[in-house]
Amino acid sequence: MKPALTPKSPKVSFKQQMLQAREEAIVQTVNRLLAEKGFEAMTVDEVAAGVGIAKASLYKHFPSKEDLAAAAMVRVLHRTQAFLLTLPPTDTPLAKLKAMVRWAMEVQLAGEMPSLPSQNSSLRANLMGNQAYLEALVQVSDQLGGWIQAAQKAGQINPQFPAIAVLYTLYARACDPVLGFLQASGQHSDSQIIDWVLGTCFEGLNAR
Amino acid sequence: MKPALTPKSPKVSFKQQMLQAREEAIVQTVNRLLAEKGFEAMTVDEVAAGVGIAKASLYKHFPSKEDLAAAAMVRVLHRTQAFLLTLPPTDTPLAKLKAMVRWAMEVQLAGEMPSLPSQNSSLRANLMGNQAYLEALVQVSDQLGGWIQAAQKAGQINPQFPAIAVLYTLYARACDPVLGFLQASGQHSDSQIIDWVLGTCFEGLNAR
DNA sequence: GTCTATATCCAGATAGAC
DNA sequence: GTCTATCTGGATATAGAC
Repeated sequence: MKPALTPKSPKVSFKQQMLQAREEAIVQTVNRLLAEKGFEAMTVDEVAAGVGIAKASLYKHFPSKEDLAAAAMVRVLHRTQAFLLTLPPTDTPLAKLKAMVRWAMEVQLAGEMPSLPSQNSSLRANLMGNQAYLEALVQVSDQLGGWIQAAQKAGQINPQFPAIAVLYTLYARACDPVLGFLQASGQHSDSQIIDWVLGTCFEGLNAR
Repeated sequence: MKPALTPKSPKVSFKQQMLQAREEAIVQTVNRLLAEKGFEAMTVDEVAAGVGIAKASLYKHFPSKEDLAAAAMVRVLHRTQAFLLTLPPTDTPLAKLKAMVRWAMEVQLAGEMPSLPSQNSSLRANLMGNQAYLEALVQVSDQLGGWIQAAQKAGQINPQFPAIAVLYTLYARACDPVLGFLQASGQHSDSQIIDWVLGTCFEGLNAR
């Protein structure tokens, strides 16, 4: 009981750093498990084991399994935003969109892309009430939506498609199961697979 | 105890018909639930309630939840085979492939297309050991694979893509979540949605 | 905040009468 | 084969000591 002898601010800051690092470790594990097996198949026990802490400790950081998953979804959206900021402003809108999809595919093949929550899951209901998630999603969507419209005006992307359809398509290709199936066949390199799926996405299956 | 007075064969046949009809009703319910919520979120209680029988009765017909789902997957593959047989032999390979994808998208928007089992699910392991499923899958894949190669030779489908990548892409588009998202936005007709997604699949996002 | 141990619930599967 | 009632395992979540 001698708080005066131990300066508070640095110690608190250190504790906070530890806390943040611990939470980052948790969210990273959740992210990997979501990518591997999806929300329903992931168990909180696995998360605890992966992080190396007790399950009860997890619940001190996140109040529910859904919140764990939401944190991972927010993280990947923030990673996406960070990546978008690295794109040279001199790139065309189409080039930026392609770069984003390519990056997302690399993330997926690295086993770090949580799959899209299906429309009727308990996770989705929770996400729709999560402010941090919605905010990040809107920010990324606005950024991409602007590029899509610009690309359509510039005659780079087919203007007959509504922008929202293009946006959904890009999101869906970022989680495309085709990548995993081709990777599982074990006969092709990751970069080869990405080139093909990126090709089918922007060029289509038809011959030129 | 007077079997001689009640001719057996017609009665057995009638019972068998009832049995088959009951099982068809079960599989149909399973199919709808798989389309709505996926394998993990679907419960056997829901299936029983949907069919209107007791859960224990379900297990007299199918030994496990995985087998229920497998029966639904086999059913959709058989429906696919039946549809492929209706395609005019005079159609080009590309036309047949497009017709198949369009049909699958219609099935999905009607809420009757079970989603692809994710790669690490318990369902997938079970399916890989299910002869009826594998046989139907191989038959459909062979049929489509032949058309894909023919279309590539005819210069209709881009020959730089391996046929297996094209096949996976067609399967994935048949279950594409983009359809559901666009339908959920409620602003477009089903046929409009199908035209767009079919367009992105074969023509790509790029402007011509 | 971290742990062990436990509560609680729910879903898959089964027992046993009819 | 169909039912009611039950078993069982496993998963989310919590209690309570430290």
